[in-house]
Amino acid sequence: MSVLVIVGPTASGKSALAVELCLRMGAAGRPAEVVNADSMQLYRGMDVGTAKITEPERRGVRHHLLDVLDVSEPGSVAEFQRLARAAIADCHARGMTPVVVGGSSLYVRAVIDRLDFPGTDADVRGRWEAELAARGAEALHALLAERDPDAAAQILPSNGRRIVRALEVIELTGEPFAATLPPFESIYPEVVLTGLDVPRDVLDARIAERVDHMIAAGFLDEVRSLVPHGLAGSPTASRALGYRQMLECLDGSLAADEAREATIAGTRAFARRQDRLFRKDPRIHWLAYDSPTLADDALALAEASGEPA
RNA sequence: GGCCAGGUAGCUCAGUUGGUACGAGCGUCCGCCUGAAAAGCGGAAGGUCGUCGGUUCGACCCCGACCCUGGCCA
Repeated sequence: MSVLVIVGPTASGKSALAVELCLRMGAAGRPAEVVNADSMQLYRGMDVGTAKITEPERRGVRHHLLDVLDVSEPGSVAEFQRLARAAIADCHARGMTPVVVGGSSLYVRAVIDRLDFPGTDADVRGRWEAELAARGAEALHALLAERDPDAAAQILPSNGRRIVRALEVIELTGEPFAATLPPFESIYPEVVLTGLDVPRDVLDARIAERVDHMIAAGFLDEVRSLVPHGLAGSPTASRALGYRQMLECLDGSLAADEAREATIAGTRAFARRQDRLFRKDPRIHWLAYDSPTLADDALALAEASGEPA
């Protein structure tokens, strides 16, 4: 029961490669399906701004976990983990090989690695957030240092968000907060990770191009149409790259060209961050995004450590 | 051609009555990340202060010439 994973920065061509790989796997007698591991493509209606693969582009390959959340719903890794593992189990049960595609290291790791997320509680969280607003990050960090010295040592005193979550977990579980990520060890016996390697200057150009295409394709209209569904007030969807800027454009705080610039800049920074994260995972096999034998190589990797026939 | 404003970090700009550039935001590079990861928090590297000459113990800051940019007037 193998799990294939395709990672890489935004605009590297992951979606297209995944479909191509599934098609070739099918031709080789090992049918495969795509499991989305992109936090924003989970949302219904967020299409042009997330560069969500279109129906024709899917070429008949089934895609899981696309359009499963309403824009007003908060998303979370823990919830995604449940959905993704269920999707993988479903694939396996039907004899399909899942091809997980994602640009976020944490989301991918939540699927394949041993990561257990402690629970959450809106009241407890809310209370700590109020504390943060009232007392500041430094003060809460000092408190954290008393309750969990190890966690405090791992979390910067300026990082209010992490401090709040640590305090929440400690209060909820009565146990220390695991402030460091576990090693790269998969829970699935056969996992093959393939990364798309794109030079940064090329990536920068592709990102600018992609953002311009999104805008030309009606990005602003898409955002406008999602506002009645609660996009602006949502904690997660409204923060999506581009959506945040288009929202600001709609309320007049950003001019159209400023929104465009900010989206491009933000996407570039994001791409760099994700790329750096993926580079740390020693399991990833990197393939040049423009290799003429890209799909063949990806297929070869999949078969090399694939399940026995 | 004349007048005015300006030429300081890759970009946009602060700054000093003349005493080693105190810079900032953005970008770049790097680090952290366990229920907002398209989010959040950090660190580092970058500057012969337009050019040439003068005044001065000492000039990025004063003087002169020149070059460049923007604006106004001819």
